Parts: sequence; structure tokens; C-alpha cells
Amino acid sequence: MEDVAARAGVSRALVSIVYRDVPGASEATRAKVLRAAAELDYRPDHRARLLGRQRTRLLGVVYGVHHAFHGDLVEALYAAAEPAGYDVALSAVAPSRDEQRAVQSLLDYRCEALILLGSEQRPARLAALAERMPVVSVARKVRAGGVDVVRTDDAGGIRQAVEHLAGLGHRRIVHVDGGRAPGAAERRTGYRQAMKSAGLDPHVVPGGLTEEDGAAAAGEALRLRATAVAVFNDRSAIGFLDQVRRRGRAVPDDLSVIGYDDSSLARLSHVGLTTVGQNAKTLAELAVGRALDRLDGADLPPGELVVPPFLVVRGTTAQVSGRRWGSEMTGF
Amino acid sequence: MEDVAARAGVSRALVSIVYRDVPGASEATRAKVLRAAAELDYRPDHRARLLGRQRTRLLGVVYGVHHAFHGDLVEALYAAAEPAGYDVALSAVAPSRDEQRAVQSLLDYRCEALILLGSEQRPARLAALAERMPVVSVARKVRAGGVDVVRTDDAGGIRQAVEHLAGLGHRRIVHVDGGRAPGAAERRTGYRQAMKSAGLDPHVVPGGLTEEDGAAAAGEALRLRATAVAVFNDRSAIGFLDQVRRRGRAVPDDLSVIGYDDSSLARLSHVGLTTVGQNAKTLAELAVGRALDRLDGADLPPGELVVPPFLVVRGTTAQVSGRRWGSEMTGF
DNA sequence: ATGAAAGCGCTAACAT
DNA sequence: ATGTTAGCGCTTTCAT
Repeated sequence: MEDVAARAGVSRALVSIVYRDVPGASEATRAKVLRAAAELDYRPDHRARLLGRQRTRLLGVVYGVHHAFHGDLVEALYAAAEPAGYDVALSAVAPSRDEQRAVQSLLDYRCEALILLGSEQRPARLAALAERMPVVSVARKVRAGGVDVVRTDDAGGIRQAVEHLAGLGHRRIVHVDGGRAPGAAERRTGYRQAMKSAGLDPHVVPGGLTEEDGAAAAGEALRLRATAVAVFNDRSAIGFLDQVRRRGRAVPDDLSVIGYDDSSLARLSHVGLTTVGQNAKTLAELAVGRALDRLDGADLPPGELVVPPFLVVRGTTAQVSGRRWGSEMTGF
Repeated sequence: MEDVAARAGVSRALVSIVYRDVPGASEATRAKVLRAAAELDYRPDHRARLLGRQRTRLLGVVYGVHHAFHGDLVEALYAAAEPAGYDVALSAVAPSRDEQRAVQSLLDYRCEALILLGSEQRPARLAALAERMPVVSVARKVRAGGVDVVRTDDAGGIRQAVEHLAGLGHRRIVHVDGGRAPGAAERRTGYRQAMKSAGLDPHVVPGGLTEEDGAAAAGEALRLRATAVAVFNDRSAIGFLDQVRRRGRAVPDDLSVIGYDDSSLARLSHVGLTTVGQNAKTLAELAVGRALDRLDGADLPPGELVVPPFLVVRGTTAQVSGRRWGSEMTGF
């Protein structure tokens, strides 16, 4: 910095002013400084900036290395933080690196707020953290004092799925649920409500979150003579699909299937699973926005920001054939 | 720190000594300091440490948010860096955040070395970077001056696949290749060599890296009356599998199939794909080791460290049936 | 608009 | 073993 100042013929303070992009330097000086810096290919030392300024303008993000969707979120968080003049510090949690560790390393960097993706920490700990700084939990509903939550409307997602299927003429729409998995209760409830609203009889088959669970549910769903099935998530839907086909049923001709997550699995071309997707961009923007609002001293009550998911129609859903089940179109 | 020192009744220097874990403090003092720190729940400011010490002991890691295997590597890198007293700074590359940007932000933190996962940067740029600091490219062979490479032995992986199949009695082993994808050439060559060594006739069917590519290759492979197929990667193998089954062939009864990558796809229980896996732990340890060696001034010629992959036997490979093709067991 | 100078919270060389 | 002191490379207040 000294060198740049010298080369530009000004003091270090001016260089700082130019780099922080604050008023206090003439256009001429600005240009001089920038040119000098370019010639020396100078880049401000990020450590020193962080240390020197009062506010670090650092957003700590904790995410899981193995969650595909977290990748989308991380990308979106970078994009959301930058225009606000904030920087993102990443800390990964993995089987050999627990969440607490990940959080601690972020605290040591003195980041101003914490954004936790799919946090599994105990509410008490989260509440303690939230006492020190803004904490927002993304994609995970937590009931901890002071913690903001930004998540997708799970019930609404299933509702869209049901409405899509009903719109295709299906009436025997079964839900293979997620058991006790996080989000499963919401989706189950959403399904029941959507079915009622459509004047249809709901029917839930116990499932889970793995392919096995989906495969295991296929028999029961077929027995119920379902023409369409909304499965808890994509993984389970894949297992379900596989099993259904092995039993000689064609998808979507005989049976429509819809997953949940819009994971990479669903996108596989030979799978082409119709599914429900989450809007990473919106989630990220809301999370960052929330954190910054708090940093700006907004005295909002901590709350939930719920983002509507959207339907991704691919190849596993189609108009009900209507022939297979004859005249029994009135319910189960 | 001042507070801790005061509470412990010593000077700040002692606190620093204790926290750096260097000789120069009596056991008694050490205990006093630690206790005082605990009471105040003091944690050293990471920014200040970085700034103050000569060597930042920071390893910059650039990875792709959407590469599942990078997740494994990141986890292993954390584990490898810690015992050496180094810290990891993560920087993600994503569609909206290019590699150069990711690298730059790491440089601004003044990390001492760069570990790039699956780098796609131009050799010239890498070479320029390598002039400033140790740079190691993991999982990507690059020919750039001064850049170390740590990668998996692709040819060896395919060789293991072929040997596994040959060991099961297969003789008509076909390779569905990866076209011009990175690593495809090595695997193709490895396949040809392995087949020759086993006294078998190699036969390569053009493929690619997507499910479509695999599916498209199924017809040709069947036409060649293959009893076993080694596919370029898991994605392609999945498409291949699907297509083969649609044509009424049973896997592994009629045909053994082996993928490459040990991706989450291969692990799906209903897929159970036999595949070739890479050793993230070893790759990470070698990468960190290399970087540290260079930092310690070792004057090694930049070179490639090649790690042997390993076979993951699941359910898509089995003993050749021997009946289907009658007596024509001698080749194509 | 520009510059001087005092931190930020540590590390590390040096003195005691 | 312990304390003193001068940085590290910036930011930021206050003069000029």
C-alpha cells in the first residue's frame, strides 16, 4: 500500500479511500492510484482489512459437503452477499467435521452473522449463538429463540403436486410419505389438505427417504389402484419407479409419479422425474436480507420466511388413461 | 487477550505463548491462563493471528460446488491440514462464480499455497500462479510449469475393472468409452492394455459422459455379444443399464456392467453398481503433503503423484453364465 | 481534497 | 519463565 501511495504520489490514506470507494478523493487522484496499483498489481490484504475496520462485513456460511442442494444455496449466497458489500466465509460440515466445529471456526474469523444450511444443532445451542449475533437457519425449521428461519413451503409443494395430478384428470392420487424424516409431517398434512380441497379421498402409504422405502411402498400403492403417486422425495420416488416398472406397469402411461427436491437424480435424462423444486436464489436472498436487517439494527421479531416451491414437470406424469380402471372413478 | 492476561495475572505475551503452544511458559502459568480464558470464554481472533504471524499457515482450496467427489476431497483436506497445523480456506466455483474469482479471493487472504480441485484454468494462468506460490492440481492432469498434480490412476482403474471381469470368466469384455472427456483417453488406453495382457480382444464402443451416451451404446454392445461391459463413468453406466434391461437382458445374469467414479448414483441401493472408486483421503494427504514440502523449501521437480483407484464390487457384476453364447468362447 | 497518526488484536524478537 | 515493544497492513478520525 505504501508502494502504491508512493508511486501515485499521495499518502496511504488516499489509497485506502480509493479502495474503499468512499468520497474524499478527486477523480484525478482516484485514477492515479488505480493506475499505480495496477502497475504494481497490488491487491489489498484481506486479513488487514478485516482487522482494521470495525465491521468485518463477513457472513459466515455453514453447509454440508454432501448435500447437493447446499451447493446451489452456496452459489446463491455468494451472489446475494456481494451486492450488499458483504463477503462470504465458508465452513463445511462433514462426517469427520461436526457443525459446532464449523461454526467455531467462523466465529474465530469474527463474522457478523451466521447462515446455517440444514442445521442439525440443538435448539439451545442455536439460541445461545443467536444471542451473540444474527443467526438464520436455511432449509431447516428450528424452534430456537432469536433464530430466523428461511425455508420452503413443504405443504405448498405437495399441494402443487396434487393439483398438477388432479389437473391431469387423476383422482386416485396416493402419497408415499417420509415417515419421521424432517419435513415429512408438513408434506403429509399438505397432501391431505390438497386432496380434500380437490374433493378427493386422501390415502397415505408409509414410506421413508431412501430408494428401499419407495420400492417397499410400490405394492401397497398398486393395490390401492392408484393412477398417480406423490412421493416424499426423489430418492424414494426412484425406488418406487423401479419397483413399479418391474411389476410391469408403464410410467407415465399406467401410473404417474412425482418426486420432491428436484435433485440431480430427478434430472437424469433417463429418469426424467416430475418433481417439486426449491428456489435457491430466493432462499439465499431472503437469508442474507434477514441477516443484514438484523445487523442494521432492525428490531424484527424472529420469524419464518417461507418460500413457495415450484413444480418441475418432466416425463413421469401424464393425463390419466381412464381406461384401466373402468367406471370406478369415484374414489377408493 | 488483555483481559485474559489481567485475569491470569500475567502479561499478554504469556497468553500468546500459551495459545501458540510454544515453549516459554511454566505449567502453572499455562493452567492459569487457560482457566482465565475459559472463564471469559476467550477465543483468539483469527484475523489478527493471520495478520500478525509471518506465515499465515493457510491453505487455499478451490472446489466445485456441484462435484460430489469434491465434497469428499474437501473433508479429507480439512483432516490432512489440521495435524500439520494448517488451516483451510474454502472458495467455491459455481456457474456464476468462475475459478479465477475463487482463486483471487484466496490470494487476498494471503494463503500460502493453493490446492485446486478439478481445475479448468488455462495452463498459462496456472503456471503464473505457480510462480508465486505452491500450486497443486488435484484430480486433473495439467501440463503447466511448476504445478504439481495429484490424481488417480485412470488407466489402472479400468485395468482393475477388466481383471475383475476376466476373473469372473468373462472374455467378451467391451469398453464404452468417454469420447473426448477428460480422462477418457487414459481409460481407453488402460482398457486396451489390460485386455491384451489378459489375452483378450479389446473392443471399444464410442460413448460419452451422460446417461444418453450410455444408453446409445447399449445396442452396439449387445450386438457384439458382450458378456461384460466396462463403462467410462457411472452416469453413462446407468443409462447403459437402463437400456440393456429394457431390451430384456438381465444384469448381472446375462451381462455384467461396471461403472467408474463410485458416485452416489452407483451407491443407490436399487442400482448397486459395481464401479471404480477414488481414494479421497490419499489424494488429499498427498496434495497437502506436496504443498507443505514446497513451502518448506523442498526443491522437488514438479511432478505427478498418481494414486491407485480401487474396485467397489456391488451387484452388477457376476460370474459369466457361459451358456448363452454356447461354444463360441474364443473371442469376437 | 489530502495527510498525520492512532488503533484493530494478535505475533515475535528481545530484554530481564 | 516472564515482560516489553515493535510491527503486520489495513481503517478511520481528525487536522490541514
